[in-house]
Amino acid sequence: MTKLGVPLLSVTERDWRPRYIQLAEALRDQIDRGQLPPGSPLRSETDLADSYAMSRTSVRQAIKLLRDWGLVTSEQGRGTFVRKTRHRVRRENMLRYQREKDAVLLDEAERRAAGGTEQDTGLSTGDLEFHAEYQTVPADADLAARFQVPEGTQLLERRYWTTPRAEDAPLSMSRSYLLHEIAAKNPDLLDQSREPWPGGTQHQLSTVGIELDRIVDEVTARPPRPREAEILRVEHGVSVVVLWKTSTDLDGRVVEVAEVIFPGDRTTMVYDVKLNRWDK
Amino acid sequence: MTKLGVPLLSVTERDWRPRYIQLAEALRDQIDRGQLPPGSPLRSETDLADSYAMSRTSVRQAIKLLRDWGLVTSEQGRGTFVRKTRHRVRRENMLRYQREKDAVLLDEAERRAAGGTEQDTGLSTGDLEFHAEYQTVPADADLAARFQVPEGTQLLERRYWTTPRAEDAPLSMSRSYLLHEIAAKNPDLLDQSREPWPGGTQHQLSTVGIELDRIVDEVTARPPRPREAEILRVEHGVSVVVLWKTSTDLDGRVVEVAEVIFPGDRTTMVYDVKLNRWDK
DNA sequence: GAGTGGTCTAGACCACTGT
DNA sequence: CAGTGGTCTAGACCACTCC
Repeated sequence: MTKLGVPLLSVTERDWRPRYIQLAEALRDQIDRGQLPPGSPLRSETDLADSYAMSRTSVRQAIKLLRDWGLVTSEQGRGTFVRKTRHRVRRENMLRYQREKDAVLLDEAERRAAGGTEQDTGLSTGDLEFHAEYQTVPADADLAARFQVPEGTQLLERRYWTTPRAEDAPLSMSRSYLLHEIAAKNPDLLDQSREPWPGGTQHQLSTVGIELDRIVDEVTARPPRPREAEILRVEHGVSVVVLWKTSTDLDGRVVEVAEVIFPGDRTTMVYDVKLNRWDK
Repeated sequence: MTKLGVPLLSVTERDWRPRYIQLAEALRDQIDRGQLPPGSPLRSETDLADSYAMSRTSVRQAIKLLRDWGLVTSEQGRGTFVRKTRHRVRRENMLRYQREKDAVLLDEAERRAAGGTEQDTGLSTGDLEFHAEYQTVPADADLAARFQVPEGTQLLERRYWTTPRAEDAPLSMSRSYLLHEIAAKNPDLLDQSREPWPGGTQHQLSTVGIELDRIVDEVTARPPRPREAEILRVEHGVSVVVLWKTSTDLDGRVVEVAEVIFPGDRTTMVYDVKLNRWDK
């Protein structure tokens, strides 16, 4: 027991590992075991430093590790707390894309009602503050390859993001690209003030005579960039899910490419793969 | 210019942000701009500390940030280097699952040849050291819900992982669960020494008369756990992609649940969504 | 005002890499 | 061997939260 009456975790000098790692793992055990339930505070840094006869710097290194592992968050002036597991949003992309396609045939009021408020980016305009920003950009090497067009081809870039007003809102931010040549056929498509567009991109494309045939999703993960951390309000030690979505029309032409960023701790992407029967 | 003949980045005291963040962003700019190409070393910590009149601790804080952003890696005794972007492995799950199903009808030699060496987990046994470990466990709350069985139901847990012998090998680690009651119908399925099983799980299940109807993939991301970082050899500041795969047979019964972990910087999951025509 | 985490310093010793 | 990053200390001042 320490002078504080708290049993010491086994953070010994005989262990060959750095002491800050020993402390981090000891605390992680307590969290895993439920001795430190979600929402509960860790003992303060100075307190831990005293108890374990370590410098505060080393204690902070241990806590930094716990943050990187996504187990705790620190709040200045308050303390460090065990993270509550966030409510996850399930994004069923295969259903969603077909539903959006079907909705194009409905009239505007119906589109607005039945998921019409959904951007192709996965945002709903309920209690979210919606932002859209258009500009024309030349295709870089990556985008040119995805569109199968020469580098430098004019693209309409549309950036979308939302800021949550309510808690636990589903969030994402995205960049969507259209071939400028195609979008220009309908001047409304170049006008960002018409966003949010009921029915999303599939309806927008339908106004210039385009019907989608396939959408290819490519899913990856990486740590958030600073701007993404800010907009998505993800904390330190959380990953983002990156979705590259490539839409192809009936002629096999790539008509939209979008990159959508989701907070990894709040998003699950679902794909339902139906298999062919053997006896067929 | 400093005494080292290197132009100082703008890390000033007038800026309201912490100096270690200013330094990190200045270095990030150099990397983004290509002034520090992939593979090139950063100046040493002591060198940077001298140039910018900061303590080495603060410089290390800046470099820690760059590592968290996935931009650099540090190697003890050598230096800190700009990360090379790793070769990505594209995992086309929809194709893969159907191909595995079709392969079940082939004979063993053919299965072995045509992707038969693939575990359902996505491993190929080429230049990888393959590990499999079986044990019987009771279903926890999460698994029970996924299988739609009571908590505590006996499951066969199979853990798979590989250690790369060659460089840049595709990697993953996984836990796969079968209902023990079902697996026990064929004693070979309880015997871990029979791994790697040519044809993977779909063939294993076929030996007890099971044909799969659907596979649902759930994809998420998070920072790696220490064990995962070790096995997958992911560096600090990389995310892992987590795939939960639920397989259902023709009767709608859940017959396999697997969790597969991939290194986020080397894996892209691809789903090709075919849409129905409007005129149908 | 007391207590918290955030930033920062000026040292120290170590393990590891290259020569 | 000199130079690198990894660990660690014992302080300091600050911004912030809560009472």
